Amino acid sequence: MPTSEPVPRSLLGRAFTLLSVFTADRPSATLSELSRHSGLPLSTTHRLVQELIAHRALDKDGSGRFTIGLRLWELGALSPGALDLRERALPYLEDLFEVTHHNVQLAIRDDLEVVYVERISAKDAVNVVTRMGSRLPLHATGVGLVLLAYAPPEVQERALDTELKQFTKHTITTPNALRSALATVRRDGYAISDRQIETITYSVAAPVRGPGGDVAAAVSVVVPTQTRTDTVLPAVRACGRAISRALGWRRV
Amino acid sequence: MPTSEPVPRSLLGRAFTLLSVFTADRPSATLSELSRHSGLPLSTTHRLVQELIAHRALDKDGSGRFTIGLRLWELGALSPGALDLRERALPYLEDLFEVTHHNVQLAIRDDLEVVYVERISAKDAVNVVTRMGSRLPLHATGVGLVLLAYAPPEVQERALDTELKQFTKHTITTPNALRSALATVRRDGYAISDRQIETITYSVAAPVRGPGGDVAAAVSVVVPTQTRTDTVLPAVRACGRAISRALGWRRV
DNA sequence: CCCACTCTTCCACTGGATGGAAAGTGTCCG
DNA sequence: CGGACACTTTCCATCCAGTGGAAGAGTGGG
Repeated sequence: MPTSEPVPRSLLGRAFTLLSVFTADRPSATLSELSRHSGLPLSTTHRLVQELIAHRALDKDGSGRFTIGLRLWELGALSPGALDLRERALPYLEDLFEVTHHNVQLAIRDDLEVVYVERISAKDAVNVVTRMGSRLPLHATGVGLVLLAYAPPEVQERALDTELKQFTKHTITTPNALRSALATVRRDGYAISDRQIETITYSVAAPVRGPGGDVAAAVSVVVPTQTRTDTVLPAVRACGRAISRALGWRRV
Repeated sequence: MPTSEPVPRSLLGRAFTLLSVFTADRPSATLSELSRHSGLPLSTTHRLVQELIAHRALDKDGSGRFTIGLRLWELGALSPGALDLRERALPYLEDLFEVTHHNVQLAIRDDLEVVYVERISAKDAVNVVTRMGSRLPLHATGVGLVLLAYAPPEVQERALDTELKQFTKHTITTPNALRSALATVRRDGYAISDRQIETITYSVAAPVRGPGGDVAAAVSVVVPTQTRTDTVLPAVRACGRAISRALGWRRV
């Protein structure tokens, strides 16, 4: 979401730059805000916004602010990478939530990031930092470690060559620590992320495999640090296997 | 999704026409199929597709077919009209599912259609005709009747002036029948849709109110015709009220 | 090999998109 | 009330991003 980068010359590039102004922290924006944050001239912004509204990609609320429209959500719901997986996994995620009573998350890998495709949390849940659609770096979360440990070697190399962002003093920040953590995941078949994003939670994660045995996603439970991770680990791993079977995976 | 309509002249119009080729029944498509179904010339289609891929709005799978990409899903996840509501409602929907063990759905109104924003179903659920993001006409579903009964008068008038599509021999197809059904909903405070879409199911629906008391959504349970609707009705209504409270509604 | 189908590339041309400037609207303050 | 300011909308001569027919490349089957 650049104001320091050159504005794209292509119309679609501009439209997507404009849509990128909307984030979880800025779910709505005025025309001037859209212009400022996108770097597009005001009248260009105005014209683009009007057309995006015509296509229901943007909506205008009562106070003159714009929000992402239903049409994008409908189209997004057709994305097999996210929602197909989510729908098949949901019953098992709910089972996991029922037996653990902790926050449950399902995530996939998109390049060097985790994308959360589902989260089930209680009404009075322990600190929640993710939502549907949100992203975090692979190295800093349980699901991310699982997805990275089983990712193609060139993906792993790229991740190890990337600066590892620090969230807490527990976050993995060196390539050697990450390499070691990934080896541990592959040896154990699961990951425990220890206060890497928040100092009050652990994340226990297990792989979800597609029909061909590839790790297509990861499921995790987030627990407060007072909770022993081994009380939820079997359920998380069982959930990962159940979803894998629902996706067509068979143990060889 | 027109091949009989003129192709838009504007680029954004063309892009959205192209994206509209993807449906629940056609989650992936080849370049030629996209060209054929959108009415856009092959080379235009090719160029648009390449750029949409660059923006992650489309993905290409291993067999050369295109699918809707993650980026649209991420953007759509920011749509307050759908997912904000969904996230607040999810715990209550899960409760409803636990106590009824039947399919639970949450829907909003978009003009003269129902848009389903959540569905929770068991692994061995009775016939499922809706999915997240899918649409049905207001007159033919429990949630649609609720949403229409409490919609602004001009919306109701427009619905009554529209041809009422028939799905089964039980579907409401005349304005008088619809007017009467809406009056019943407003009198009772809930709706029962009797085999209107599928001849083997009833849908029991109740309103979900926003902070100002407006009916912002509707929640329903779909049950097989052997099930007595009055066994689930109190739970559906309680769920509607619980979600309403979570949205800030207070009974006056 | 030929055929049918799908996908990719090319480029002279053009019309959809541009954005600075002006006009319009709304709010706040002296 | 008028002025200042911020935000939104409109206008239009200009221009360059987008166009699509045609040719070429690739694939699979007979």
